Amino acid sequence: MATGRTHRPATRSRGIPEATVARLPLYLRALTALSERSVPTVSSEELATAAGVNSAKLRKDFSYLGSYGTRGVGYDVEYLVYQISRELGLTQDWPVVIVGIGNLGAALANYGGFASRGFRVAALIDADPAMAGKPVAGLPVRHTDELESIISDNGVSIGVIATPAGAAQQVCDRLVAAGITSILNFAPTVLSVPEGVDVRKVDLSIELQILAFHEQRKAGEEAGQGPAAAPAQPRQGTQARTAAAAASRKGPEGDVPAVMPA
Amino acid sequence: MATGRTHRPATRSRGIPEATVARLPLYLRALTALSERSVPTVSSEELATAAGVNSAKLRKDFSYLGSYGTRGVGYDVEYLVYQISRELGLTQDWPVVIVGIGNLGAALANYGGFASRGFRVAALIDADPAMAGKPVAGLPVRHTDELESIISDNGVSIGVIATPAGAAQQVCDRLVAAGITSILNFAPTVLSVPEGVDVRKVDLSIELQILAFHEQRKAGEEAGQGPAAAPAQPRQGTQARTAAAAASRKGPEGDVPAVMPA
DNA sequence: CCATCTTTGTGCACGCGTTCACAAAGGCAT
DNA sequence: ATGCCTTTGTGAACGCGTGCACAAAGATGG
Repeated sequence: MATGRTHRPATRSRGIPEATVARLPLYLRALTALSERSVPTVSSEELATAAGVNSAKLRKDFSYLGSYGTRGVGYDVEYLVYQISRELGLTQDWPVVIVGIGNLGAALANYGGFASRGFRVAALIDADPAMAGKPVAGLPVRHTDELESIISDNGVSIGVIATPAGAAQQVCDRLVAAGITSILNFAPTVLSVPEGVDVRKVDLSIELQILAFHEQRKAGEEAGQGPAAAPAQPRQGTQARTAAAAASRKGPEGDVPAVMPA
Repeated sequence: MATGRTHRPATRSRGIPEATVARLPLYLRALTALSERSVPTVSSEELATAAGVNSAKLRKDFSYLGSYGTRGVGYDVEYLVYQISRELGLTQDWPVVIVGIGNLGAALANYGGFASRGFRVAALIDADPAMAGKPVAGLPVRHTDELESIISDNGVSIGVIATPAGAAQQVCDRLVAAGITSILNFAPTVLSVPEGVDVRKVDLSIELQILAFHEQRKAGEEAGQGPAAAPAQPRQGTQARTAAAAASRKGPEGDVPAVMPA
């Protein structure tokens, strides 16, 4: 997972819990696959397996949307696809702008999963004048100067930020000023936005770090007993702690300046 | 957020809650920035703001690691960077393989955030023979045939899957068989893995769908009263529902195995 | 029409995560 | 030393999310 929603503590939107909303796309994907194979109905058990969740959870999730199942039979695939799509707002067309057409931006522009779900890439925007006009994924890259006009002309409300971290907040501010109210942020920075603007963050290196944590734990368990090479520094008393802190800078008990400069 | 951990319900690893582990990289990033500016100490309040979280949460998170602060003063930046890095396992080198060198795979290979956090791209692997040998991000792309040998020769335990959905499970199986125990999956599929293997999933289109949901809600509130253009199909009576369901298919009871063959 | 069987929808309990609020701890000035 | 001021660390309460387990609902066959 990448990380989550930024503000909006857990605003249960219209009674549908956030956790459920986050799973709806999962169900939708599984259902779409079934639909393509012309499967007419599916039980909560089967669908749950396909979506990788627990069947009780799935049933409870669906219960927030309404009573769309038939007891003794299951759920009608086509009907459920429609209901979930409508609930997620995918029955309408969402124009999207992608800002920052580096490797990642280009990958996003080429990503097929967008178009098939009601998202349309309205424009690709980059600050580099050399990029302007160059076609990426069939669209000419536009210069940042045009950002505001592109957004208002196309009625765009969703923006994707794929710039370097340094430029992200500035781009974000311009997007918001231009009327964007939902942002998907790939830059490794915390964006600050005014009330009413939703930000979701996807951070590639964070995901890897979380994996590393568990990986280290597995390796540690396997080898010794305790976690990792752990008991070395379990929880020091105050003075020892302070000493270690000092040591990490230079001291006699020299223990490495710690970690990367970057 | 992209979506989260797959199995392991909430295994509180060594007493550190999952939710806390997921935030540690966030703190680490903020601390690293402070470190670069040679800020010696930071209060929980300041750091929390920089990381985009609540200060009480941050203090509680740190309390799981130990008592690393000084009352009345705050936290020593360098020392904390070291402690968090160690906890996350970033003081060691993690070789990583990326499978599937399309747009996304290439973007990942070029992503600087990995190298600076202890992750080293050991190899780029693709099934297309035409890609073999072609340099991407300074590394020659290797063919899938070499997958097993690359992993064992380099002692790789973390794999990144950036293939199309159709190939993901197959690649996953080979990675696991070759000894990989942590997988970061970018393919839009539910991977099934044996016990002991961690999978984290990043799904670009799911993030957008969640944004669309909130966006729709905002638009709906603004315009009318109720949610979106909703009342159109609010919750039909049973017979109407069944009729719609029947219309969408054909046979009386045509069944089909349901769920995927794989 | 009745009995039986399947599967949904949900009441309930439990546990994790978040937040509040405050006592304890340390620094610093006098 | 002593007292004040700042900031941590955490006990406790609360709320959300999850999973169990079962009653209700509908289909199906006789």
